[in-house]
This record gives sequence, structure tokens and C-alpha cells, in this order.
Amino acid sequence: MGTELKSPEKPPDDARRSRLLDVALNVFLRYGFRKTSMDQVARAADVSRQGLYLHFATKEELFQATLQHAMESSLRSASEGLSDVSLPLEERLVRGFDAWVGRYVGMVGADAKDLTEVLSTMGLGEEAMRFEALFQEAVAKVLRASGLVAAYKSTGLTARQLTDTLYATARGLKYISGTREAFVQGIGVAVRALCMPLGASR
Amino acid sequence: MGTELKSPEKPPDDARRSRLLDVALNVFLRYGFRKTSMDQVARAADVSRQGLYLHFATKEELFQATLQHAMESSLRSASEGLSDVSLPLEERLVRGFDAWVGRYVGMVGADAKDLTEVLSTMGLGEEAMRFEALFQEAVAKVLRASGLVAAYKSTGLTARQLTDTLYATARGLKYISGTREAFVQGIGVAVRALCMPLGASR
DNA sequence: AATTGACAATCTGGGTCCATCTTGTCAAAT
DNA sequence: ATTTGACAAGATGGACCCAGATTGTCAATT
Repeated sequence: MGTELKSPEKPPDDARRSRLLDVALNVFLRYGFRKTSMDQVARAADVSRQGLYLHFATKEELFQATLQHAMESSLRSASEGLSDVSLPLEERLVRGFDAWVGRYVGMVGADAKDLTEVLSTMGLGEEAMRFEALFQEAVAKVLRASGLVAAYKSTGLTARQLTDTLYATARGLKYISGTREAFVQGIGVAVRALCMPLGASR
Repeated sequence: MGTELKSPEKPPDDARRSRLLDVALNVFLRYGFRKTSMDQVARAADVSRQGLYLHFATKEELFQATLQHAMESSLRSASEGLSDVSLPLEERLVRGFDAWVGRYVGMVGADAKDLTEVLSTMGLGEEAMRFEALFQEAVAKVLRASGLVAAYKSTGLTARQLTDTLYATARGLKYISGTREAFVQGIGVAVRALCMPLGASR
């Protein structure tokens, strides 16, 4: 069964690896790639530096795995939020954007400006765009299924356009908001405005 | 009549000064503050360096005047667009945001990241926020007058909240869009979605 | 499996020196 | 008014060196 699952690094290691990647993500987000040392990550994860090398051969491999893990993790929880049919549409959208964007608001330090640069250097730029596209498709799918797009029919706007607009709003809020709470508040307002045509009555 | 118009530097010089400031803005936007020399600005404006010093005593004074002029100019044209009653609401909003934000999309170079830093260093941060607030108030005013806020009554959203949402969208589009045209397109979609409750029928 | 201690090779940041660029000012010329 | 030419003081950037940090690997230990 499925010996070539297209995932290059998917031998389901342990939960330890996942924990290391979570810790590494936080450190990388605060200090960027250059100013983060393996020792720093190891200490933050309560592991020896060599223990870290036991899982990741080089710093770049750690970084790559960290980003990959973060994107998969964010997309997974975002998708879960978006597809939670037990919640009202607005709440699902807010949770989706919070998981995809809001989760990182206020976590990036001033030294972390090299992350995107290094990211594209390592060829992760395409992967990032792929995940971004997946998230956007998930949002668009929800908008279509909810009947929102139908409600906007008179405007001629597509699900994709509504998604892009909401996505741009989230990106703007990411820069404007100082805290995750402020972001959630802002995206909540945007979502409420967008969903208004479905009938905001209680 | 009004001998103290609160404007600190408003002796209505000539159009020459205004032209110099427009040129200076373009250079500053491309190369930032540090990497822009007085000679560079002078040459770009087809003036001698000393001719520039004849209008602005120091580089910092030039920078300060440039930003002040840009903010005033942007706010003026944004306000004109917003209050042009000969245009439909959507077009007015698009023109307003294009004048305030879109005008600068794609113009800022990689070396220009020190602009905001220097800006706040010189105490222009407060002034910038003041202009930002004025623009937002102008937008909110238009939204209220158009009846859009009333149309959103069932959601409980205020004019301020709708304005903030649109503003966040514009900020996001500023980072996402590579060109001014793409920005206008994006903000156009956002505005259309927002104005939908007023009846998008043709 | 993970840890400690240790190691050479390499990278980084600070410091100095020095040539060049830039600023701000001046006088003379148009 | 604006320009050209010139100037000293100061800022900037590149070259270079060096101490210390960091990386990646090893062996011995638990």
C-alpha cells in the first residue's frame, strides 16, 4: 500500500520531533534564521544540542522541517475550523483565518525579517505558495457551500474574489494589529460584514 | 482673516517648492532616507544642489517637508475623490483609497525600509497618524452619508468598523499587489462587496 | 536513544584604518 | 533668484584583522 506517498519526509516519527519543531518555530519567529543558533533551540526545547542534531542533520534542515511542519499544522487546524459544521459560518471563517494568520500575529520579532528571504532561498517559497493556495481554496469552498456567493450573485463577484478580499483584509490586520486578540476582533468584524447578505438577524 | 492657520510652514511659496517636493518624494521612496543624497534629489529635479539648499536648509528639513507635502497632497486628492458627488459611491471609495494608498504601491524600493523609522525619529509619526485618522474619518463620513451604515444596521456594525475593515483590506492589498493597477482592482472588488447591501442591481 | 565533553573548520561581529562620498556653507558669476 | 566652483567637517563604506561564537562531527557515557 502507498509506498510513494509524495511526501518526501513523512516517515511518521515520534511526537518528540513534532515538539522540537514547535519549539524551533517559536525561536525562529522571534530571532529569525541567522540570529538563531542550534544551541538556542536546543536549550529552548530542553534538549542537548547533539540531541537536536540526532533529529536534524543541519540547521537548514531543521529550519526547512520547521516551516513545513508549521504550514501543515496551520493548514490542518485552519481546515478543521473552516469545516466545523457545528459552528455558525462566521465563527468558522474567523477560526480559519485565526489559525492561518492570527496565530502568528505579535510573535515575529524585529530580527525575523530574514525569514522570508531565507525561505525563498531554500526553495520553500513555492511550497509556501502552495499551502497558501490550499487555504484560499478551502475558504472559497466554504463560501460557496454556505450560499454566500449566491447571495452576492447580483454583484457578479466570485467566490475567489470574496476570498481574496478577506485574505487581503487578514494580511492588513496582521500588520495593523499588535496582538492576536486584536486580529481576531478585526477579522471578526470583516467576516460579519461579508456575511451580512445571508441575514444577520438573530 | 485667519492670520494663524495652525500650519507651521504654510507661507504659500511658489509652485517650484511643490515640484521639488514631488521629485524628492519619488527619490526618497525609491532609495530611502539614508541612501538618498541631496545631490541625487537636485539632479532628479534638474536643479543645482545649492539651489536645493536655497529652499531647504538641511536634508532633514527637506525630508520633513517632503512627507508633510505628500500627506497633505494625498489627503487632499483622496478627499476630493471621496466627496465627488458626481460619481457613484463605489467609485468614490476606490478613488479615495487609490489616492491614499494605491498611489504608492510599487513605488517603494528595497532600500526604503528606513523611511518609517526616520519618520518617527523626526516626530512625524504623530503627524502621520493624524492624517491617517483624517482620512479614515472622511471615509466613515462617506459611508454614513451614503446610507451604507444604515443598510448594515442589522449587523450592529458601526461606520468606524466598516471603515477599519476596508482600511485593513487596503493595507493588505498594498503588500500583496505588485502594481497600482492590481491594487485598484482589489480595492474595487472589496468596495463592491461592501456596498452590496445598497443594491447592486444595475 | 540521549547525554556530556571535546574538537577543527567556519562564520560572525567588532574594531581599526583609510579612501571616498556627503553635508552644509561660502564667494563669485550669470 | 540661481548657478558654478570650491571648501572643511563629518559621515559612509570597504578592506582588513581578530577574538569569540557557531556549526557539524566524534568518542565515551548513561
